[in-house]
Order: sequence, then structure tokens, then C-alpha cells
Amino acid sequence: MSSEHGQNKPPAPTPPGGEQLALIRDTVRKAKVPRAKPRTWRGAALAERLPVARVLVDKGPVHLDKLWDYAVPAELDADARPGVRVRVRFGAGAGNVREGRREGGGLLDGYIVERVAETDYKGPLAAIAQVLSPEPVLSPALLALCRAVADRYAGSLADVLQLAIPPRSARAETASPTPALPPPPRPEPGSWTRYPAGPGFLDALARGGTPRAVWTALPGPHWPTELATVIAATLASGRGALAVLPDGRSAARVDAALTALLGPGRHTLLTADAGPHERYRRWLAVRRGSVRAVVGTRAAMFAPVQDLGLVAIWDDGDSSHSDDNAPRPHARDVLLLRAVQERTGFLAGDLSRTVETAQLLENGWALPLEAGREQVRAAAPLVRTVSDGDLARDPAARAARLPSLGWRALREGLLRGPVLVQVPRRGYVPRLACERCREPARCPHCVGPLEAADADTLRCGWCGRGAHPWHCPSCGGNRLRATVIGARRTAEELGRAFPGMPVRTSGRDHVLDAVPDQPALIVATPGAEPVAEHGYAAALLLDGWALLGRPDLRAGEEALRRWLDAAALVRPQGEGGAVVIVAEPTLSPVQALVRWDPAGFAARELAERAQLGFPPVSRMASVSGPASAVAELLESLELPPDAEVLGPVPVPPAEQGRPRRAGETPAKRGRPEPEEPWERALLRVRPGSGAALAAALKSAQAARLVRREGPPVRVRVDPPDIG
DNA sequence: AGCACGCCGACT
DNA sequence: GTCGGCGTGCTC
Repeated sequence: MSSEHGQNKPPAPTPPGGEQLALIRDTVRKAKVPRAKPRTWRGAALAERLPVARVLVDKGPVHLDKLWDYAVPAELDADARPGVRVRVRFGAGAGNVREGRREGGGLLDGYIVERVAETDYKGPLAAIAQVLSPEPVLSPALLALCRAVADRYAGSLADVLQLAIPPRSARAETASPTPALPPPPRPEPGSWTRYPAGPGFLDALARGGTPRAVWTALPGPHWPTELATVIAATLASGRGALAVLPDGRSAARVDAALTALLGPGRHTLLTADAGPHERYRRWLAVRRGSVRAVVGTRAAMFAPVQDLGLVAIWDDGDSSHSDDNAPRPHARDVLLLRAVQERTGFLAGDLSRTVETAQLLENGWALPLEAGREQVRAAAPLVRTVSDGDLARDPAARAARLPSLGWRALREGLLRGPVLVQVPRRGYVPRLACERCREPARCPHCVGPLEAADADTLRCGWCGRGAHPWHCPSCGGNRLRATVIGARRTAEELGRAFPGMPVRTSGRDHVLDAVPDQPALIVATPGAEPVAEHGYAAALLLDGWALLGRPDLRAGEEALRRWLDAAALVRPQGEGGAVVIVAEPTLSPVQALVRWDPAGFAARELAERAQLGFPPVSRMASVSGPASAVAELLESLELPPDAEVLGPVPVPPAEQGRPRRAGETPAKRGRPEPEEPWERALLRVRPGSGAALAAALKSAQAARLVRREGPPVRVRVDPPDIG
């Protein structure tokens, strides 16, 4: 009975009597699973010390978001340490003492959170079925962090653990741990001397301090090395450091800078493209303390760095810092929680500045790390604006829709090196606008945004009605600004305007990392701009109105961020670097670019948000789903007294997202519900009540799930797209 | 989520 | 008299 139908599995330990039934069931159910079969341990002796394990079940519905007590068999005593992955039987009947009957209940994965002497549970404990691996992957610090993240985002601990702990790869665990290298010597400040507070910040880190700063990086190629220097200074104190970057490209640049600074062996790169096995191997090396510094993309925000001394984030305004999976935590906020919980230094670095980091400065939690005006002038290109009505007289330039100033900048730049042309992504433009006054075109029936269904048809993005003869309600114009011309067509047109000049494009599908230092036109969409070896000679930022016209609270902030990112790749003004932006010169993001003043812009933006009661000054959450389900959830919410409910309003079909998992039939009463229109409500609380709001949402959501009330409702704390 | 227990209608 | 509907509640 110990062989399982010829499968070449290791022989089962001889079970105590009366267990055949369970073995047979497992064999029949999943004969292909090559795992050691879990035992039921009935009658087995328990561990002598601390025979109770408190287990967090990894998957399952939200209301399982609590600890369960299991007995620890003596045989598993040594391996069943806090933090290890285990399998437990869970479900009705599992503990039922109808002898010899069921050993039922499914096997679920989980983690031992602690070992204790006694249980509060009145009833017989089931035993842990199996210790999957003796590797303690869930440390107390990681658990505390994940709990805090789950609370902040009204999500379940199990969901957060899934983001924080990579899937196991048994092979990776067998590698013998290498001892950590000794702390490196304290690094030279290098280009940090351009910032008055820079050397002091490095010094504080190197001496074991925990300074907190918002760093507005000077334009140019130095920031990866500067970030690496900050990490090296923290390592010099004998502590670890963690830096999170928005994409693999920028993470690789900082990784390379660290290698140049420290050589190999003291740091590791944690990004998705390493593959699951390699990722787990590196993660383990970090957890085991072999490697003290981590550079990575957002999943690295949970990296179990030992004795963490600094957490850093680069470009926190980039949307890829929001995780895709529930509860969709933002790397900046996770790192802020870590900085507080693990008492570390904090650095948010950026060429621009978000309102969130502006708020850290305003309330005094962090200090600014900024260069003086003369350093900015020395590093930044000359920025000029041109309104796009002003078309060049040159026929080739007219054909490429270039204003004269832009045309000149391109022509002169190309004499001295590569020139960057930034074009908003096609499809990035959410709505049409009046050609004359730029007033967004709205549906005459429901005020939704109008879209161009095809060349000649207008349709409302919300209600779907057509709006054929359109007139601008504010200026009476009847011509619409259509779509943005995409990168590829822009490249074709520029190629005709500059015959013989090489034209390359970099966009979503094929992103260029770098371009050589030769005259060429580089057409790129925002975020995909290649680095030029010695900087671009010039840049032309086209169709600024498209970035600014997005119906989003962050449109201005985001546009400025995109422009600064591109303009920072251009040579300094003193070396002839020039930027021309095609946009309305009076708009404040445009002016902030011309003055190279992201800090001032963010401060004004923050003040405005405070005035309007918008995040991050207040905290918001969105609740969306079928109208009746949203209404029920709102009804059952026990909100803090200062909470406001905005809406609900209809959700345009395009934003409803994919339907929930298949096989879920909302109609249980036989009465098939018609697919109900979706609604979204926003909840808003004053500063300080964010935790109460999240707690209220979490318990209302849990109550719904426990009672299986209708279709699920999507809850999101800090929704990114409030317009 | 599963899966039991439990309390009311039409069937061999 | 039972079989079985799915409402309610628990799972260490």
C-alpha cells in the first residue's frame, strides 16, 4: 500500500493504522502531483515544546484572513518553524471525530506565523499536514509590513503575501548560502556635491542615521550613479538598502552603476524578467543576508533585506509603481510604511515632483534635496515654447506640421548631434477638443467625452449616442481637433522634411535603450525615450495639448513629468542644448518646464488639491460594480463621521473591466439578472481618517462575501484615475 | 469557497 | 412516512 500505482515517488512514511482511506483518496485525486503525500497524523505524538502552530492560510476568501491553530506533530517539530510554508487540511469535516470516516477538507497552502504553547480554540486541533520547505520565508518584519499594507489598502493579508513572497523553487533552496561581503568603504560624494545637502545626506547614512529626503535630481546622466552612491553609503554603515525603480531599464542602469562603484557580490537586481527560478534564488540570497542591497522594480518593494537602513524610490509618479494585483499597493506608500516600521532612511528621487512627495516636505516628514538655481541653469537645456498655430513657412516643415521655431530647433540641433522628438502615444488622447479654443468636446446629452468612432463619426464614450453636427458651446467653433499623429507617421513626415537624415522610432513595442552620438532624428513616445550617449543636441515636444487635455486630476503633473524626463536627456544650455515645446505658453505646467521648476509646480498643485479636498490631502477610495451591489455595500458601510460619499455615477462600459471569474453566476435564485449597468462611488475622508475608511471598507466587503450577497464589488483605495 | 446540518413541500 | 430543496453557519 505504500507504492502509488507505479509512480516514482519517494516511499510514504508508514502511516499509523486507519489511514488507508486518506491515501487512496489523494492518489485518485491527484496522481500526477509529484509531491510527498501529506499525512493525517492521527494518533501521532505532538511536539513537546510549543505544540500549536498559528497558521495563515494563503488562499481563499477574505474572511479567512485570520490565523488558525494547528497541532504540530513531533516529526515536524524541527521544520515547523515560524515563517515556513505548510499545507493544512481545511474545511468542514476535517476535524470531525467520526472515527475512520472523513479526513476531508481540502489541502491549502499557508505559513506558520508563530508557535505557541496553547490554543484558544475549543475543539480538537487538526495537525499540520506537511511542511513544504524548512525555509522561513515569512519573517516577523515582512509579516508586519504585509499586514500594514493590507490594512492601508482594505485588502486581505493573503493577497499581499502573494505579492511579497515569490513562488517557491525547490532547486533554488538547495544552493548553499554564501557569506556576505564586509561593508564597503564609504563612497566619495562625486556629483552629489552639486546639491548643498547632498554630502550631509550621504554622511548621515554612512554613520548609521536615518535621514529622509525628497530629491529633485538635476537633469543629465548622473542620477543612476547618485542613487547608487546613496545605496553604497548605507552599505558602508553595515546596513542594507533597497531601491525601487519604475521599469527594468532604469533598474538596470542603477544596477550597473552599483557594480561600477562596489564591484559584484554586494547587490542584486530583482526584476520580473529574471524568470521565476532566478528571481527566487536572488530573493533567497537577500533573505539569508548574503546580499545586502537590492535594486528592482515594484515587486522588490517587499524584498526581505536584513537590517534595512534605507528605502529609496525613483520617479514615484510613474504609474507602473502601482501593482497590478489586489490590493494594488503603490511602491511609494509601501516604502513609506517600511521606513516607519523598520526605522530606515527614506529617499524619493525624481526629475520632477509628485504632489505626494511635496506633501512629505510640507508636513516636515522629509527634507528637500535640491540643487541651487545656478546648478539647475548649468545642467538644464534652454526651453522655449511655441503655440502650434504658428506653422513654419518652409513647405517641408508645413508638411510635417512643424511650427517655425520647432523646425529651426530641429535643423540646428541636427548639425550637432541626435535630436529627440517626443510624440504622445496614439490613443493617449482621450477626447476631442475644439480646434479653435481647445474646449474639450462633450456629449450634448450626458456630458461624456466625445470620441471619433471613425474618420467621420462622433460618438459619446459614455452613453454611445452619436453627436453629428457638433458645435463648440464656448466659442461656437465647429471643427474638432482630431487625433494625435502617432510616432510612426511623425517619423515618416520628418524623414521627408529632412531627406537623408536617419530617423529611428522608439515606442511601446520596440523600445530603444540608447542611441549613438550622431545626427539622427529619434521619434519616441513618452517613457520610451532612448538615452543619448552625450545628450541630445535638441528636443522637440509635440502635441503638448494632448497630454494636458486628459480628463484626469493629474494631467498637469503628468505632462510636466513627461516633458522633464525627455528634456533631461538634452545637453545643458551651455553646450547648446535646446528644447522646444509646442503648447500653450500660459499654462502652468508649460511655465514650470520653461523655468525648470518642478518643486514650485508640485507645491502649488498640492495647495490646490488641499483646497478642493482632493488626494493626497484627503484620502479617497472607489467602490465600483453593478449598481445594486454598490448601493448595498455603501448601505452597510460604517464610515468615519467625516466621510463623504460622492456619487455613485454610471461607469462607462469601457472602464468596467473584465467580468469576474467564469463559473460565477450572480443569479442564484433562478431569476437570471440582466447584466446591470455599473456604477462607481467615491469615498472621501479628511486627513487622518484614511485608516478608518480602509477598515470600514474591508469589514463591509468581508461581510458581503461571508453572506454571499450578490456579485462582487471592486474596492480600491487611492484610485489613480479620479477625474 | 466547500460542506455539513436543518427545517419545510411532493414522491416511491 | 422519506427524499431533497437551499438557507445558515463553520471550517483550527
